Amino acid sequence: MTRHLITTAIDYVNASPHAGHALEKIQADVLSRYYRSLGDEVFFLTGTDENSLKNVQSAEKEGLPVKEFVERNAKQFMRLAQELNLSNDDFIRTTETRHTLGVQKLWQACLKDIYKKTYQGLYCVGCEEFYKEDELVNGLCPEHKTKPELISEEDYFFRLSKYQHTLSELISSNQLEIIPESRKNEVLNFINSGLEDICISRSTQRAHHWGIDVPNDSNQKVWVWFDALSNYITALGYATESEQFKKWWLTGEDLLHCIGKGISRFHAVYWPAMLLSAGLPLPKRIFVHGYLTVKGEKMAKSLGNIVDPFQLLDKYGSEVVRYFFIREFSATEDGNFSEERIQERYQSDLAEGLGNLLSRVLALGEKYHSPILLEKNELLDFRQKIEKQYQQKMQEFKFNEALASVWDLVNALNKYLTDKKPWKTITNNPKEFEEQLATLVLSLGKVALLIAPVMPETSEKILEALQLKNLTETNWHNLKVSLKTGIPLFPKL
RNA sequence: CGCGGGGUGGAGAAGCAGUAUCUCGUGGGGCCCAUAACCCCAAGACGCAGGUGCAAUUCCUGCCCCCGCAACCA
Repeated sequence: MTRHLITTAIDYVNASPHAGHALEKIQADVLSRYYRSLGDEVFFLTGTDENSLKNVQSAEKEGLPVKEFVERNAKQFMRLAQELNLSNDDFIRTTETRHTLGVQKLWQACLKDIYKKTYQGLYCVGCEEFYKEDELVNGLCPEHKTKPELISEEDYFFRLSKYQHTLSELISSNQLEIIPESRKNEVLNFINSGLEDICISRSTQRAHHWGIDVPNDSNQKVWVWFDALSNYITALGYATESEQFKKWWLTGEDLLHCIGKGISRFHAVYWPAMLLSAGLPLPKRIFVHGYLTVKGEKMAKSLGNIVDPFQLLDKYGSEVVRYFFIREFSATEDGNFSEERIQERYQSDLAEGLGNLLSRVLALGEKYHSPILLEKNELLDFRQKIEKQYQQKMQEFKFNEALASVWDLVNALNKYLTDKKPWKTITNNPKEFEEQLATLVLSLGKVALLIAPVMPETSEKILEALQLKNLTETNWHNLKVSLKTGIPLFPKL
């Protein structure tokens, strides 16, 4: 694969971003940067979901016009992308014209599978939601403790049931790959237990006039599935069949969605079905990550345990936050967040591990008053072994283990220093000293390259300090570098 | 019989059939280039009960506990 479209889920803008949003964005960015580092082409897309009724409700609660409310919150998500130092190529907002037009076009492309039907359900006016009978508590809305009304409404439905067999085939055969395996099984279970058609519109009134009109029916608004999921193609220019859309979607080699475990069903079932109906290519891979928890519990407003990513970024900076989120958690499992762990990781891995190692190397280099010839690398075999592990782990979406491998190298270099004692060879045996330092510089340069997808700025700083910046790795050999001490990479807290 | 994830030293995590690993913390030693950093050694753990195997933390069964999700609420 040489051309990757990488997407994140688009976020609801009914509240400010939390740390969980940041986790997904960082993972997707790491993937994007990783593939670019291999020389592949990448289009990295992220954005916001602004048409949902939740936004209308939240806006009303704050007494703001919906448009203004959505605008304000969307800016927070854009700011988050910036502060996380994401390398996204675009940012789609579902209130943009390119999206609206694309959604309507997709709807029309699926017309043969869309029909009108009367839906009858128990509707709570307070929640503005339908409830199923067994969701009620003593026949009352669990939220408002009121009796829901039985109402009926004529809505549009999508013939999801028709695609049950095809979807099951595509997923079991990995033509549509779902990572990890456990999520794939979950989705297959769901599909094989029988798919029902889904409702894809709601009355304009119930939608509070917010959202995208169903083509040729202004009494109905497009409901979440067609609206939100389609962002992946509308952003690329589906509405106008742009060159970009052709390049990345129609003839894309890798279409990879990064999403949270809560929405795997929609991405692995509804979305491919819509695309099948419209005769468009399907995504190739869906990568499902876990959630951040706090003390073992889900992050939730009601529990008051929301972690604010902006605070973390202010305090620790994007490099450290990125490193922590990638190193600390297994990407596909839930991860228990705590700020103490950030500090522990910072202290041991970054300050006393990598940062101190660079200091040691630079200080020794500076003591040796002439440039060091990068000729010998005594740790070449080990370094290659590490790189192999790293590549494998990255391909398997085990980012934390990939970093662990890199730190095996960091630790080995610290040990190498302790064992070889270059501060002695510098006087006894200058030639040996130079070889030892060359080993260290070349290996540390490798470390810098390997961490680049996760910590792009740190990587640059290290390469610069080692005077290897802007050189391809193959040109490192037989280079002469003059090292100088600088400011610590990660000062102690 | 709804579905899924999980229970590993004091804390947080890896591992998932064959001397149980890492980070922090604790105790001891070494080094002295370095961000009082680095290196080495030590104490300390596989929820419970059965089963299969030469061998189980790892596979199977049952139980207990924790956490999510249960279909128009992404």
